[in-house]
Amino acid sequence: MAAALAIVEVEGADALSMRRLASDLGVTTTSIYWHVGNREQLVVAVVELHAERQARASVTGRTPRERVHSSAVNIWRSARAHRNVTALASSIGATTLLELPLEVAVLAELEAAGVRGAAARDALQAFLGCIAGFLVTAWRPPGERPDGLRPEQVWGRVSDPRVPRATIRAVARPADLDRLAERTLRAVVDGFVPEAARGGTR
Amino acid sequence: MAAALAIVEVEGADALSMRRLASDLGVTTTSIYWHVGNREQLVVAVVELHAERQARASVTGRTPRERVHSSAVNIWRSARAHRNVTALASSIGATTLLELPLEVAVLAELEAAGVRGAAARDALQAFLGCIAGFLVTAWRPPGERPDGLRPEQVWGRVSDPRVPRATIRAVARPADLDRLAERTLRAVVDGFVPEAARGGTR
DNA sequence: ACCTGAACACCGTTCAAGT
DNA sequence: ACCTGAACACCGTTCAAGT
Repeated sequence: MAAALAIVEVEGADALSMRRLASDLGVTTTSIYWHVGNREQLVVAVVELHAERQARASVTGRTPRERVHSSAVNIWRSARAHRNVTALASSIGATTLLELPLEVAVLAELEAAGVRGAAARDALQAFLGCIAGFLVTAWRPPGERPDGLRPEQVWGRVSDPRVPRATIRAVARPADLDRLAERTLRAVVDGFVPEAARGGTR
Repeated sequence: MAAALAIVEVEGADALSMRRLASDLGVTTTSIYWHVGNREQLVVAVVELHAERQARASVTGRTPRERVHSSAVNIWRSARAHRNVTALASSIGATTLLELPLEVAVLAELEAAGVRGAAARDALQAFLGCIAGFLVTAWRPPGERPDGLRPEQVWGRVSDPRVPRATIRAVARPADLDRLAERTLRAVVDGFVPEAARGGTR
């Protein structure tokens, strides 16, 4: 698992193949199968190993809303810091597994903010959806985009009488994804967590 | 391109291989290369064909905010309705290309709401991030999740003194993603589009 | 201009056989 | 219990050769 995780962290999720891992371990491909079953189970085990290794992040903020936001931003930062592992997890639909302790922390802050049950589930899913989305857009560094798909090329062909050219030009330039992700999470938190009744400190 | 799009729509993004497409066309794999260059360029062309075929969706709502929300929901619904093509586009980072006309419609409504330039760019990116994220979670139907990754299994192992068990149980159950996506978009729109100064009708 | 056949360097997976 | 070798059925891509 450690060898597999190392491959992913250094060379990306696609670099993790059964043959590659076997050769790193000085062993035959078929030996891997005896130990882990198949590639999907290997990935699950790698993601679980990574989750164990993650330090718990601390939550800041005075109001319940601020603390919910802070705990959600922790997930974003952790996922972004280990984007290769996040990409691996998302390729088999295991993002939930990757950030489980941080997700529990969000649920704890939601509880403190008076959001529980299905409402807490919805809020958490909304946070996770936004985070996953920003990673999908942030994953692909500008340089490695395929030909003809760089934003300035795509948007350079667009013109619409309802949209000023200054806006089109702005869309073609890259946004500050970190700031934008945290601001978006702020908006979603505000939409799903009621304002503190008495602005209680904690 | 039509043959390739048909494969994707019926059998999913992974089913589109150069060899499979060639055999569908009764031709050799290498012929494809003469026409499209490589797989990435093939995918770009397929996505562009799909975008051309999409009907323009209409925007509803009385206030500028409502119209922005409506135009963003159009993107969500279109992406979700053609999830196989969306998965294909996102696999090469071409989601922008897929929904370009609908994105321009969002920019037009943002302009009408007084949001332009970099602020419009940020708002559009926030919408697209949320939509992409919900698709990443919605793509994988419950049945095709790998063993040990079904929500009730993952969350069944979780227990935390700060989180009531009713909340854990709720998280293990699937959410109504359609409703949740539209509600999340509502929250993001509210965060990025100022309330109408005089509640003007349009 | 358009298509083919053969080849290269990869994949995940299975299965009988070894120790 | 653990590992190997050979094989099957796939990939994307290149390149010389055909018409």
